[in-house]
Amino acid sequence: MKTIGFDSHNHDACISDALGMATDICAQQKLQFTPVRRRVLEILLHEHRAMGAYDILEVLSSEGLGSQPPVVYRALDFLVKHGLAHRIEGLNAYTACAHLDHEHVPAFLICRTCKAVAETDTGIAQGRLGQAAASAGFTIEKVVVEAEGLCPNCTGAAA
Amino acid sequence: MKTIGFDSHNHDACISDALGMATDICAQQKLQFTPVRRRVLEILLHEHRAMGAYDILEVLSSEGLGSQPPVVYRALDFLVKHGLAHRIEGLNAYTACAHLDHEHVPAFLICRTCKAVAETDTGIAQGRLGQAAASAGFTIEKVVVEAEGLCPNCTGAAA
DNA sequence: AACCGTGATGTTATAACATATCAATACGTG
DNA sequence: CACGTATTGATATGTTATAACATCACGGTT
Repeated sequence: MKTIGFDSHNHDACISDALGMATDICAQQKLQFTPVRRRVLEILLHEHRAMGAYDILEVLSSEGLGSQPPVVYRALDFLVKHGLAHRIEGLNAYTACAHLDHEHVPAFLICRTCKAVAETDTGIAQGRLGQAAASAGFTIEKVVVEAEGLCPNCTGAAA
Repeated sequence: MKTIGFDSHNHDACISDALGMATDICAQQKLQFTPVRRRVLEILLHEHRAMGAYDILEVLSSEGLGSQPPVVYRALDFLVKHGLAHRIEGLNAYTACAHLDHEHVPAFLICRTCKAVAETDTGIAQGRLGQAAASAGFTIEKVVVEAEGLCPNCTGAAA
């Protein structure tokens, strides 16, 4: 499992790879990867950061792709529903999925200073939470794991 | 570790125990457990459920304890800051702490039907997330673990 | 081609959640 | 009682999200 996010990398390739993979996924599942949806994912991919819906809307709006909240929320719903993006509950914000190539239970490391988001994986449902749920008779459908703190870049910079 | 929440129990005693413990904690730390703060905790304790700030405010307001959002948000900030209550990120809601007697990293089982919340514990920072953080050079300050699903009562009722 | 169903978009309004600011009041301590 | 600090009161505003309804675009059917 690779934890993507804080390392530097060829970001243009990273974006176009992800966009290509998303295109394939939509084609396979007969989903419509419309201009707005594609553009929203692109905007999210452009930074490994969490963005608020209204931040995204601002960009869309400046490009004539839609100017009202429902436009961006519908696109985000689509992306999240189909696993192309994730919602960061702790920030009420959204980020592109960094692991499009396989099923996963995402876990996030979120820098409180620069809002950079790294996505990793967790076997949480098999761990103590899973045990607790089982013994309580609770059926887990979805798990949110988010860690807030300082990313390597901001740790040095002494926030 | 006991997972409190879905079992039936002597709830009056449960409330007064928690309230008493909260009183002690505030006394020890020289915190002012004012009427609004106490009442908000009481309201949260009354149900092992997540409540929105405005739900709580409605109750307060009907009792003449304050009618504007800052009243309830200040009380909630106080309770959360001192560990007497927790914020449920996935619901933008709040719940009383069920483990006042010891330090813990809370994890929640949240029923999507009835909003009941069970609080348990997790060693998440020592698990895969901790490893991922360490290898990424990330400093974890706070962890959110929330599982959504169906509680035992609602599983049978077939939502 | 005309029709119809379905999914996506456009648009307006509003719901729900949260905070900034500043004035007024209470509280413990010297 | 005077002082500083913590809390409360009050008004306004900021931020995030959805309801509701109209319209458009496309594919299949007659």
